[in-house]
Amino acid sequence: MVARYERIAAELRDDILRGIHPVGSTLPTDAELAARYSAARGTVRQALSVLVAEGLVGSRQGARRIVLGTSRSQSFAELHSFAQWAGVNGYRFGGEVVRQRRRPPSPAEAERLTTGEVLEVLRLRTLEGEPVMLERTVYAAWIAPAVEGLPADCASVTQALYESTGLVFAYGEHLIDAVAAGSQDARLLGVRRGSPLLRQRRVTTTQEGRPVESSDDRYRAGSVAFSIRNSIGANPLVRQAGDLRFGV
Amino acid sequence: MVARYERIAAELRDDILRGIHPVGSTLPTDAELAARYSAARGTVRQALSVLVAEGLVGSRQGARRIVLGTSRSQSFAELHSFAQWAGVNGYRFGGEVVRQRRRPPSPAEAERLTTGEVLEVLRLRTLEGEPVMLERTVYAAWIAPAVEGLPADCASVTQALYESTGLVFAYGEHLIDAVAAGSQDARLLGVRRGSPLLRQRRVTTTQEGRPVESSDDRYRAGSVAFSIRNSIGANPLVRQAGDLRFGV
DNA sequence: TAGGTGAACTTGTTCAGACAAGACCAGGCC
DNA sequence: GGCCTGGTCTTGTCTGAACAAGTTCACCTA
Repeated sequence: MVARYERIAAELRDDILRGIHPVGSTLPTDAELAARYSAARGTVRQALSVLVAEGLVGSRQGARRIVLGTSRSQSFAELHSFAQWAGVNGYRFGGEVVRQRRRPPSPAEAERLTTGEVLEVLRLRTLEGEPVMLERTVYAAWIAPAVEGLPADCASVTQALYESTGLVFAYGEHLIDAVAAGSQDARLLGVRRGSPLLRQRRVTTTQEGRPVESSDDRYRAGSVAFSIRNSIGANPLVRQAGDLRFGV
Repeated sequence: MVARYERIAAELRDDILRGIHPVGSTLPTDAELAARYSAARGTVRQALSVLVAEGLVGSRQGARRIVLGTSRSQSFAELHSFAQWAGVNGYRFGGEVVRQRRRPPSPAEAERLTTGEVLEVLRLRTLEGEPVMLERTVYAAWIAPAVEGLPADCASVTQALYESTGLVFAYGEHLIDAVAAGSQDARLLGVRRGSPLLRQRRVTTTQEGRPVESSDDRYRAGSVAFSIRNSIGANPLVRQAGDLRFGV
């Protein structure tokens, strides 16, 4: 059973996407929407807060709500799962395990991923037949057996783990920066050594806060970009300084 | 007057940051918090939703809320303003206008930034004395005079514009990817041509949805990274495919 | 005409209560 | 011991109401 406010949000989103509420126009007031959907004002406001968080609608006290745009930010699942993102956007995609081995965790990993031997996997991801991303993932010991049971060309690891173990990747922290391609990067992605790559490092946990994996993903430049849409007040992004000692 | 739920959120955030609620522990229930703060359960829930959005607290129906971490995502203002971000994090920073000129808008800009001659500004930003970012900004015609009135070494353009015109940058869309340094990039940032840069393209609008500026910022690799912290359900980030025609 | 005033409107915040849905735990059963 | 079950606890959803705070616009005045 989907919540009432989610259905209302979905209807309003459809209306915006189909141009019934064009960009720049004002939305109906809380009171009008409450009457139209026979819902309490609080429920309508909850629905609208979803659209505000998605960046579709702008809102300030006293003034009517305004339609800001028609491209919406998408779900965390898509941020986390390459396959899910690619599938939703209609791309043909693939994946292949290049190397996989167990090893004892480094001190930093022991801290992040708890105890036991970790599983290190190197995967090459393709989009429309072209290699676009190199994924170096370290899985926590407790999930390693399930990962080892997957086929080498498993397209969606997230999906496969959900089906085999019911595991849901719930929370994540992501660091995004640019690096030069190393020789392994260059060989597998088919670019020159030193060419720019977009790097996303992430740590993912379950709903209970238990760490699942830590990963270093490198995208070929020009193949993929990250997009963030946000408004004052609602904003999960921060710039972080790296190592400031240049010219080493 | 700060809202009640914001004060409650601030108190809880402090408690988490100071270790009164350690990472991994459960928070008090809605009912307990409502009693402690003499507030309605709805108000307490609104406060908690702030912490959930910041990624500090995890929440699922039926189970007690869990403390996920202690580093919180920061504000949109900091995402938008280099100076604000740097100041908050205690860095010495500077900025200098390298070139500035008016010119007619390109067709694409005319669409995004409305009518009139636009103002193109090239700024070099420094952190701890080192050049770290090159900012190519195009301002809409209506704000251009205020920008031209700023000193060439103005450290915080956002702050200066707020003080002189009351303008608040409210909404933004950001695209993040990696590119190779061009010759101008390389010369001004002090890196070799072709070295990796982290690029952030953005379009900013006012609270009414009026476009203010469009910008292409390039960060020296290793100097700055973007960090995103998110949870399933609340997530403003999306990966976007760029041009997939490789090997031209 | 330019500018200020105020009423009407709209969104933001808070309250108290009710029910639904999922998680958790203890106790019973095989 | 291992597994199932049901009661209890906690969070999620929804309602209806009231007031606060900011915006907008028509109207009035200098």
